[in-house]
Amino acid sequence: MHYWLFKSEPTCFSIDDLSRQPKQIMHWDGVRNYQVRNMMRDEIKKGDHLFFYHSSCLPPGIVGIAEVVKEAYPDFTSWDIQSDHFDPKSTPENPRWLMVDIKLVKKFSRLISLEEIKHHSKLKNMQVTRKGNRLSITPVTPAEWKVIMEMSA
DNA sequence: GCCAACGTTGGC
DNA sequence: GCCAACGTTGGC
Repeated sequence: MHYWLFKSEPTCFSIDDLSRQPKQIMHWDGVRNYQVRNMMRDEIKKGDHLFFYHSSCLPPGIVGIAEVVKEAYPDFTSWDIQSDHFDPKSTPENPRWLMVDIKLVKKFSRLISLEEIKHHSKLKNMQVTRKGNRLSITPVTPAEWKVIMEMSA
């Protein structure tokens, strides 16, 4: 099992939005970056766990955990002309973009802020702390997972 | 709103 | 295949 960190802007889709979905499951659509798409295609498996991270808000940070319940399949918003994520080069016959389904596991009782993560000696190297890291999904090591789980308790 | 980082595009 | 221009992300 692998661990990940998924970023979302809470004004767009927050952990509370996830908790209100039927069965608390949502498809993770809108990825339009090849590195992230390939990660979903090749590495993100059913049963993997992820930190749900709120970005572009104050304060940014980890707000809970979710689980992958469906592996990569075509992102149907890519050929929906109404969608903000419409891509004319992607079609149902030849889909260019992928998504996975995630299910809420738990919302943390408090937010673990980026500030806190940056200052923790064991989390300093987490990809999310690095300047210019703009990937919406990044891998998390088991050691990092454990530390954050302890902080959230 | 600013700006750094960096991916993508397109002319050559 | 290079690289400048441009767009997007996301912290601050």
